[in-house]
Amino acid sequence: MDRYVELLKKKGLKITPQRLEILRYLDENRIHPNIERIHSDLKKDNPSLSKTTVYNVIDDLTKADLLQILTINRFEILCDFKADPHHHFLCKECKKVYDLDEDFNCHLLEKIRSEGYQVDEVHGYFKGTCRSCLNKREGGK
Amino acid sequence: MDRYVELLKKKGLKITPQRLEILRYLDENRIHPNIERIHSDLKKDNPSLSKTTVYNVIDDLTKADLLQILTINRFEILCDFKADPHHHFLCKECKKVYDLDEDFNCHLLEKIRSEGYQVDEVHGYFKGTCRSCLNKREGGK
DNA sequence: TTCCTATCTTGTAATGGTTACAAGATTGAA
DNA sequence: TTCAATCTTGTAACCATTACAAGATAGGAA
Repeated sequence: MDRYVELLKKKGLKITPQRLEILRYLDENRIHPNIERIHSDLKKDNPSLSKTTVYNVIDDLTKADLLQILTINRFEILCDFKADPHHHFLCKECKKVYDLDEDFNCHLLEKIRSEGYQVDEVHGYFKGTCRSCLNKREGGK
Repeated sequence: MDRYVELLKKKGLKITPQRLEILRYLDENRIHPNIERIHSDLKKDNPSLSKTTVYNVIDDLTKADLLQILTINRFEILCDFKADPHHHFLCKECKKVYDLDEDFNCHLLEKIRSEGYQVDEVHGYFKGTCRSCLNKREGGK
């Protein structure tokens, strides 16, 4: 059975072409697209796709824990396929968001758990300048 | 000289009563208030304070690095006086945002620096349920 | 102190991303 | 195959944030 059909079934969501397309798109394109980008990219193959549907599907899939919405900046909704735990780096020059595949295994997390907080999610957002933009600066000298 | 006057001067910003009030309010009330809350609280002593001014001042002070805007959720602008590096815990039940005063000193940060990223900001957002809400659940049994 | 310009504050109006809603289409269980 | 629940779509409404212009203020210069 299709991987995405299976994911939706496991969560008790109805299988619709729109949900499958969006899920597949986000799995295959780990570029943290915003709503506009998802809509315009998928409209190419499905011209009747409505932006409201993109909002609805993103909402459903996020509630089902198949996606997460990044809040690394406050200007747009960035969508991220929910794979293994990972963190993010935002380059303030090119605005690209990079995945940091390694988890951080830090003392602070243990500490707050030991203090009695129940921690369900950990989001690490690192911001600065990426290698590619730093190189361009060097080159531009 | 007043501590807040000094902070503004150091950043080359003009000293205005509105800026001083907002800065003082955020320093003395580390509750991560949103714009509405700041406006309504400060309006009590200064009824002519405009919401536009709150937006403008928050913007100026953030650019001057005296404040930071939290992006722990995407529903509102939460303002935070910029003190020592610290991270945040959002309780998904009571919606309160707690400061985690300890910094995390993690391997991942060293790793991405060693890979050539220039890291200027590190934001750790932990989400779950706080002790107080967990206690209420127990009590409610 | 006084003057003057740059900047700040304020209220109103415009913007635009997101959500609400209703009608028609689709899904999937019976 | 049927049918109710639910999903998709387009339009309209919403409302937080931003743009703008007029009047007020801050603070350096004379």
